[in-house]
Amino acid sequence: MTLMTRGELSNKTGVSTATIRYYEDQHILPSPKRSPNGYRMYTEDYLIKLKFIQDAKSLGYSLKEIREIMEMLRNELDPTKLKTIVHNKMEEIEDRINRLREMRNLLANLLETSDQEIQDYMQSFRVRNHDEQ
Amino acid sequence: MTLMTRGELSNKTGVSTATIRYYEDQHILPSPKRSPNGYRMYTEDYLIKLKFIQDAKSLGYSLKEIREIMEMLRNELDPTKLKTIVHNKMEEIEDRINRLREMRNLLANLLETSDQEIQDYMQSFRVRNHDEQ
DNA sequence: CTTGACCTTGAAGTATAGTTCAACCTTTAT
DNA sequence: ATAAAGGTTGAACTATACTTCAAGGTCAAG
Repeated sequence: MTLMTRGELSNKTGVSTATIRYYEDQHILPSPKRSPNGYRMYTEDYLIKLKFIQDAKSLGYSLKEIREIMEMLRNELDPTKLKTIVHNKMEEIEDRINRLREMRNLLANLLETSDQEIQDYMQSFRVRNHDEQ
Repeated sequence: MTLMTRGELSNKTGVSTATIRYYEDQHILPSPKRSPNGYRMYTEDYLIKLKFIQDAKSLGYSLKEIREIMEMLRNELDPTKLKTIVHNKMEEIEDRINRLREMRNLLANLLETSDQEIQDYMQSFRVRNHDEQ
């Protein structure tokens, strides 16, 4: 089992050492074992955990939500319960995908639209205050 | 043209009146015209604008990014330039969709997996600190 | 055996995205 | 005409997610 210091984990994930400590303080990451000198020694699955956190964050999940997901994966020992949780999470993700698809289609339509129609669409985003009352 | 007060706009969008003012202060929403008594009077396209902000936020965009997108839609009068901007935005969205799909597939695999394999997968999220050193 | 690059901690500071407050004005209903 | 509901402002307050600081311990190279 290869072990890493905080700096090594930081280099491999692009997450700052300070943020890694912060995640530990906030119980988003579990506390790793310490070497005799007191240094945190991270196992390789911290790479997976951190990638998961990064992904979920960029997709709009808060640290609180992420902590809850990870806690469930960590604590839920009943595979049936886990499957329900995972199923719900999937539906949530499907939902997000669909909303993104809507946004993409809205933009796609914009690209296929005549310049005049684009002007019209943009009109709804433009301010028209010739003289402020 | 139907006009609304801030409270009416708030009721129709679910965005608090305070937040609507905050968005105006931050130049995310343009300042609406005022009625003679000084009340903000919103046109119906503020509903579109606020829905757009809500969607983009829930998909992980910051207010800064949202302000930039809306500014482009507001200011970019050249349809060719707009098309380039919109095209780039679309690629960004495709990317997000793909990452969400990955997450969904990861979860889908989990559901099709034997209970023993689930236990194994979960193992990488579980802490194993029998005795802390 | 010291220099530099790392590690440790508690605590303070920052940016973002609002929410809440106080003090006051306007409109609608009784 | 007065009360309730909703509008206005500047300013202070809050939560989230980090980042930075100070003061010190550890380790590997020259």
